[in-house]
Amino acid sequence: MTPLAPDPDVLRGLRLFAGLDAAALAETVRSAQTQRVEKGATIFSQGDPATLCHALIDGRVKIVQTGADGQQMVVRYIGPGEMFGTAAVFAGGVYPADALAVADCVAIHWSAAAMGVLMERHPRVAMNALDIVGRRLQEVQTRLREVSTERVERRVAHALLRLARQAGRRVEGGVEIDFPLSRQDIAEMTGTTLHTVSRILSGWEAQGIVEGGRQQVTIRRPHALVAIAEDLPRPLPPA
Amino acid sequence: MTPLAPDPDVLRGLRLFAGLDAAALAETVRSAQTQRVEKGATIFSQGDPATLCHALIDGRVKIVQTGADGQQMVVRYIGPGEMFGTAAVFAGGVYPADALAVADCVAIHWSAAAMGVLMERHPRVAMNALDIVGRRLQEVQTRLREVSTERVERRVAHALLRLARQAGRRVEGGVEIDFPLSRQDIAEMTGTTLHTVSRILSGWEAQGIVEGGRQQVTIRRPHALVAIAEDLPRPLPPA
DNA sequence: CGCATTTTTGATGTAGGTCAAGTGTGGTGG
DNA sequence: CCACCACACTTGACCTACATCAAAAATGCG
Repeated sequence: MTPLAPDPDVLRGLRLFAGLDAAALAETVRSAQTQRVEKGATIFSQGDPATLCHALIDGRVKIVQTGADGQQMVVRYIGPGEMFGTAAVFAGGVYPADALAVADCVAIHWSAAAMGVLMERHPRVAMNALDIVGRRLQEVQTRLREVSTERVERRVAHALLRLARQAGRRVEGGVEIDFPLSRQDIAEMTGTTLHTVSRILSGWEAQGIVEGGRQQVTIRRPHALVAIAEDLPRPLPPA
Repeated sequence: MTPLAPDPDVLRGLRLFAGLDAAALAETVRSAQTQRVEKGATIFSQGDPATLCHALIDGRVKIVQTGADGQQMVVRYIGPGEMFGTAAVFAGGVYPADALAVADCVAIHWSAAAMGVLMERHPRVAMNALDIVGRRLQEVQTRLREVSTERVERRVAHALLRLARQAGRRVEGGVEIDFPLSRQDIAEMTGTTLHTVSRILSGWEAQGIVEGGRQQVTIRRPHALVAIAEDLPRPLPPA
């Protein structure tokens, strides 16, 4: 976690600062700090006082919530350009989950106080934050409905499609999730076990829908996955 | 849905306007509209363009999300003093769920434009909204983990405790949920079926933990319910 | 090359969903 | 005021999707 001088240009891409003029952007740069985080490191831990708002510049961060009896759930993966830990700063003051770097990362952060000042001086920042958190709320509500009402296979399909959308890299003959993703991770995203995920992926692999590797998934036929996610009628696998 | 002149005092209790001075509060009052909504009426529907931010003054509103194939989930119940529909206005512009009055209600609302102006003029409003939405995000994430990792009985216990906290009325010998709540509703809050909820409540009733009625639940021994929710060791029911 | 970690796969168990009848109960209209 | 009806609730019997238990096999790293 080496602190560095922040790069002004980089803020331009953050939705949090959309609509700000150059002067205001310069102001945000001044109060920011950049850091490198190596793969495997923890950026913040569940229960810690939420003193920093983070944005990811490069890499990938896994947000994981742990229950009283140790069961874990992957809340979401953060990609470049996304904020994390910000809601906690302005709602409760305690991080409700761990943030782990699953690849080498470059991140930027603001102190709670500095971000508060920015928001008071530039309401657009607060409104952008509201937009971001609001969308995340809707996404989590949708996942909640899925976990409550859908079968495991559909949930895994939804999870992979979501990951492909936010972290998919086109490769020949498919879309590859561009960070290390184990069966256990997928299980923790969908409320099931790694065993069930493994069986499902094996089944899909036999149908040529996905291709799996160690901590690695490539979607070969996204359309077929959509059909599963939407529970559309689809051809039976060859007998 | 009769529009009325809003009552200035009533805004003082809303967390959204916490920390505003009298002049700013007067401004919020001017842009607000009050409405009566009778039990059973719909305040907004899933998919509608989100044009209004709502706050509930009196009554109870159920927020329900419907999936593609018709399965419903109760997202939350709104009580007096709470906002609803606000996140949708500033994140996506479409209501992601239905809002139904489950009792006769008095609600107040602002147009998206008016609320936008308020937030730009008074960053505190935007920051308060961020606080509210952030907390709701954390709550939904916690429910997501519960549904993903806990058994039905614990989830039902959690749901009842949550309801008791936000809508519980002390009565002799217990706490009563003060609005009509069917087994089906509880099932849709916890991702199970009304049958299973009925069996669980019957079991608890036999142990004197709760008392059920038609669309009605009273918690007789909240502590016992906490023990179930936390999965603490507890005495077996008499054989 | 050897070891730790991840993944696969089979066998078995069970929580809770589904199906199927009932049994209250409050509201309504005659 | 009563009879009826729709709707909420209960309860039993059965079934299955998925968890759990238990090994092995693959993979990549030091």
